[in-house]
Amino acid sequence: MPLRIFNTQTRKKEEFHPLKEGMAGVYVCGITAYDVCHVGHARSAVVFDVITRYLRYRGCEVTYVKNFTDVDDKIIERARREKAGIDAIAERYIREHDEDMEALGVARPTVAPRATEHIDGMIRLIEVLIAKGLAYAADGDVFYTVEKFPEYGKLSGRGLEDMLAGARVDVNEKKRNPLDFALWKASREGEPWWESPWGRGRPGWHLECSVMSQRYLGETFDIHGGGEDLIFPHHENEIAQSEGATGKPLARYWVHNGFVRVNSEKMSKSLGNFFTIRDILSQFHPEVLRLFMLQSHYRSPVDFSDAALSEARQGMSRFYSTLKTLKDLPGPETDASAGLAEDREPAGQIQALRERFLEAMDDDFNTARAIGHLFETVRLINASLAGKKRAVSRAVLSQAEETIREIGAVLGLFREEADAYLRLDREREAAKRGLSVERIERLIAERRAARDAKAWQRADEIRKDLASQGVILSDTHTATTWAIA
RNA sequence: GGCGGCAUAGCCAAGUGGCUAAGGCAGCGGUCUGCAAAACCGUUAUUCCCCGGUUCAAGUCCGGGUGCCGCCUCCA
Repeated sequence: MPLRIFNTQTRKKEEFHPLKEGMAGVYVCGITAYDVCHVGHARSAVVFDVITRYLRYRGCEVTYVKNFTDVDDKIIERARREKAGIDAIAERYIREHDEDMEALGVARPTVAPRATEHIDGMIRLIEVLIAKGLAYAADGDVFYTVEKFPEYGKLSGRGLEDMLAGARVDVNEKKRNPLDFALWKASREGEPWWESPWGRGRPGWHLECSVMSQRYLGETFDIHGGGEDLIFPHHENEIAQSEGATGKPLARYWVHNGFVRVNSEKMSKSLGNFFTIRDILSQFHPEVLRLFMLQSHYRSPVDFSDAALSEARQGMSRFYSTLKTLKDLPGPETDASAGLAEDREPAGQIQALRERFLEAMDDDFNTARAIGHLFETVRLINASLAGKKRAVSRAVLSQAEETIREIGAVLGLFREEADAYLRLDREREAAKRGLSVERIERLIAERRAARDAKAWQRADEIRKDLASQGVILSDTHTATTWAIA
């Protein structure tokens, strides 16, 4: 079964056949380094992290390029406001970005190039475009002449006339057509600049991706990705630049992730309705955030809220509880259930997990379905452990654990030891509610004494008291454990 | 105004025309338990937004309507 990917350009799912068998070149547009990253950036990062991990899981050797835009109006503005250099600003937010990604468990790209390291390449590309009549210099600026590229609009599915009709484009006297976009901008007083054939200036935003993708992945590569807001104009302009210069297709599959919303509105800097990755990771384990996102398909919007994250947290607890149970199981040598006839059906279903995972992921990276299969497997495992009727051999169970971990690695989940996860979760939640772990444990000790004395009334009083604060106790033969609801 | 997307149970959500419409959360009943929790079992969509059409067969395809969202300006 081949992998099928939804291609924005054709609006269809297409079979994925990389340019070179067993290899894949992936380019994803990264951030502009002018501020800390929010949950929207996290989603894009997690989506493409899972995509590259899955391609690798399927045996593909992936070169994953994700760029940093380190020169741009917003960085310049911030630098001016803080009376700092743009490189200091960019450096700071690139470092913070890297820390956030590390915390989210996002694997590092193969190459993370920066725009300012590729100014020479950009100037060369502009020269090619001018030579081909696709660009023109005007008073220190250089513009791409959109009318000369007949395929302009093919990615976003619009024609030049359509776009002019809506015309919310800034009026610029120097442009021949209002839709022409800047390849090079003359630098004004106090702005960073590089020498160029058109005078001192700085690159336009779209140019860097054309140059860097070609530099690291070649003229044509396999997958180009980013948030869906980049389809137009950013990716459309990249196509115009790259294909205009080389005459060859830029990317073979265009992949765009949906937005994170807050109250049904796009989470964005300009609306001010954003949560930074740091904010959220101080409240929830990174895998909770990942599960929340991966339970929806990557192209759908997801509505972000505290309640939604709490639900995802419940899900993670369910997974880790089962993983803990499996880990605590005695070894297969003490197994009396091996070879039982009843073993076959549930065992078969548990063993089919890997197959179902592949099937779901091969269908345009359907992580939501894949996670559904994980939950189903968890239920089967728990059922086999709970009842004697559905007993499954230990060998099958430990194999299931291995498969769950293996699949988790592709999704970036279950990276923790179960005990450690559950303990950390408990402590984090207790802290959120301002509960003292010391006091809880003191009450548990008191309750144990009461139980030993069969003073059930006092024991239940303590249980109720703690429960009212969200602390749930559970008694086993040997001890009492606690968790936060 | 132009272009595009979405609408599935109380909530989140998958669903590639064809057996009983995944899964999670919440709820209810039960098993287990001194009482609980977890776990398990059962239960919760005979209008899959509305109207029409194609088909032996439609949540799934086509047309129209309603509602929400996105892009067209920096944006993951």
